[in-house]
Amino acid sequence: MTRIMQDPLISLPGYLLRRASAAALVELNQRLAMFGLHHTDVSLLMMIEAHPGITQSEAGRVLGIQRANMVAFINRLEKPEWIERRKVDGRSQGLLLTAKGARTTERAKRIIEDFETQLLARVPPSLQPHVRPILHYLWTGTCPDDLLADQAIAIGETA
Amino acid sequence: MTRIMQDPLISLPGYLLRRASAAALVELNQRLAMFGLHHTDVSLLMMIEAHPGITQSEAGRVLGIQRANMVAFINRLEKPEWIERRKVDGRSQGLLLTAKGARTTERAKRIIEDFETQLLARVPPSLQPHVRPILHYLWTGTCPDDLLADQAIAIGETA
DNA sequence: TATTGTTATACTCTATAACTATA
DNA sequence: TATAGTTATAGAGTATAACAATA
Repeated sequence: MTRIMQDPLISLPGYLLRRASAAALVELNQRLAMFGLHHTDVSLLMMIEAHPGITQSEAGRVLGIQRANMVAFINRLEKPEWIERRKVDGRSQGLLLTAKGARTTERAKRIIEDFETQLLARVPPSLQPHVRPILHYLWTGTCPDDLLADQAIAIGETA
Repeated sequence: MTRIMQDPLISLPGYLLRRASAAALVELNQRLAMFGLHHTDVSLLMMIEAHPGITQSEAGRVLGIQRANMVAFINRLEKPEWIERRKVDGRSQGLLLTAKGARTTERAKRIIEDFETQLLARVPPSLQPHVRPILHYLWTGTCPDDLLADQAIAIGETA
């Protein structure tokens, strides 16, 4: 006989944010595991794909990962030959996807896309346009124009 | 001269969820640090306060923490004498707040309350009623009645 | 047989300090 | 003087497997 306990934290936005994030990460990592990838690997691969030649420090700044902690990530992606380093100047080195890395990235992006679609589908349709804006506001206190619900609707209407 | 890179992941709800959660946790933990507390400690203290006599396993199930990992948390809260264990039967032990623990919990709850208020205030007022429902939907795919925006508005109107 | 508490273990993520080589 | 990459280290959080005692 298992007692069912009410969660006294259920009304706290920060708690909901943490539980939702943790649950999403577990599920995403399960899907990525078959490719030997973690969600952080994919974020780095996608960053390099979008900005070929980006340096470790630059990528770390955008992704919120400290310089010192980038080393392990980079090494993890270099070992299976998904990325390569190319000297930019004496101290910086640009990051590039290899052909193999580009293929892995495309596969990973399909997983991500499926996952994100299903994640958004957990929310009732009437609330879906507000998901991205609300999450960005919670993150930074602001929301870029192209994430605003009005914009999303406008884009949908003109398409 | 620092190049400003665009974040190619910015439109992914799962990524926004993770960044928002991480940012919120950093800030909350900074505020709690002066009491020697982590956010996880507070969630456990609040759980025990709401359910005196709850067992480790029960608390872990509600909070999403595995049995094995509860041991370290419980020990961390028992050392400063914030909680005590009381045998329930041969194998289970109920958790209770000490008087000192109850005072710490009240202080922590005020920190949490301030934090949650300011977190919600990052979102424009028109979107605020949707924050809790959306986060709960993202977490579980459902939303309890008392978190629904209509309810929140109704409660606000009748108050 | 299933559950509780526990130990051991390992991996990810994060944070800080310090070093070197270079700009 | 500031920045890029690196090493070392530590602490949280999380995951699995196994064990003894008890239900």
